Amino acid sequence: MPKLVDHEKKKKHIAEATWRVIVEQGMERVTVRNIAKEAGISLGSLRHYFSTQEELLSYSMNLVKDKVTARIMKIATQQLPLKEKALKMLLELVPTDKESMAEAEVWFTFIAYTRHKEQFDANQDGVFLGIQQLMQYLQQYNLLKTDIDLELETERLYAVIDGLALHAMLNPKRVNRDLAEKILVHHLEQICQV
Amino acid sequence: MPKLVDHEKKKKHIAEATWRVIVEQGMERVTVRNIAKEAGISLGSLRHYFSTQEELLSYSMNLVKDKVTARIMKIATQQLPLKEKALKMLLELVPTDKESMAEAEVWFTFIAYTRHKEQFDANQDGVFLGIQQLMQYLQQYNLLKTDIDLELETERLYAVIDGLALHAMLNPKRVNRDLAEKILVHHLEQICQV
DNA sequence: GTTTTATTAATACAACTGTATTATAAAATT
DNA sequence: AATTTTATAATACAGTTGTATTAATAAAAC
Repeated sequence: MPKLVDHEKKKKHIAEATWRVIVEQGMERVTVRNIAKEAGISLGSLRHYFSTQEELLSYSMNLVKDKVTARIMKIATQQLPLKEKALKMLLELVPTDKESMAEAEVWFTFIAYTRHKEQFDANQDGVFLGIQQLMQYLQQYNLLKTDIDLELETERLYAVIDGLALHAMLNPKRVNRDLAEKILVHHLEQICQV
Repeated sequence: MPKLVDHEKKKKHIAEATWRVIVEQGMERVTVRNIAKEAGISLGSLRHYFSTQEELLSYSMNLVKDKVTARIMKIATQQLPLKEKALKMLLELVPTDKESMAEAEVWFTFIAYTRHKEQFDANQDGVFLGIQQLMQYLQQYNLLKTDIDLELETERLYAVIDGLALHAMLNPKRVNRDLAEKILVHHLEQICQV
């Protein structure tokens, strides 16, 4: 019987090579040949795991989403004061180290790329739904100020998060972890009860 | 002597065709042939105005920047109460009609594209500098609350603006002009004196 | 009307693209 | 050790890319 290779492992290896190409060279250098080279395999070998480019891109993007989701969920299941937990979860969405910055870069690049491809179900609203849920949760536990407009504050927080994420990615020197944390702590203080 | 064509006008016409290709088809369809077709001219004709693709892209991007800057400056020179003026200027940065949404799309696309090309001087910090100046201005005229951290609030406002801009672009139905205005009014109320 | 030059169109070229096909190498079962 | 199944590699192909070259066309000044 055949030489047996861990399929899922190899696919992840190729997806990671795809990320590296995106981060280091940009989306227009994302070619099957470039990715195969970055992954250290031949073109035919890559095609053995992904028969079309669309399939490869879709897989690579979903893997980023899964990684981020896993990190958030890990925090969500921790035993922590709710406000502290909320802060940690939100901070996880602002890229402040090499790994999460690469993820953010891949994420934004894909968003821009898939906007004009209806074959991808962009699924760009995961973060919004998460923040919406978080805000509802905070309100249910009476942690929010009573006079706030929940829908408005959800959108505002969502804007702060994605804006910070974008700026941390584009200008990591100016928008570092310290600043992001200070801003989020301050913002949460403004919408939460004392 | 020769046939005389308004060079700058024609270049703008081509740049606008470039924008349309970006907005409707995405960056990976931005080819000299596609753009020439969209502009209704021949490939050779396009090359007569832009001898390289890089030149064309650089020009098209700068034109977007100029358009947005002009709109903001027009508001800046209006005779208006300062807080009202600030709101109008900030709202101008959140795309809520077809034209400004196209501009935002072009802008974000270019940012993603030029990140990996050092031959473009990305010049992405224009908005940040503008908001920084606006905040300093508000403080000088004693319109800001006295106990705020100026640097922090500048970064937060900048994040809200770019986050809103991104969301308005990606989900114009949910993040429309009404919502953007409500959020900005509310945000300014929180950092301004009563 | 001729001349001069800007502008346009057409074609060519090498490099690169995604995908397809074919052949070789390797490993597990018999 | 022989066989069978899978993994990898090599090569091919049609289409597209940016750029270059060439010839044709347009318009304005004399």
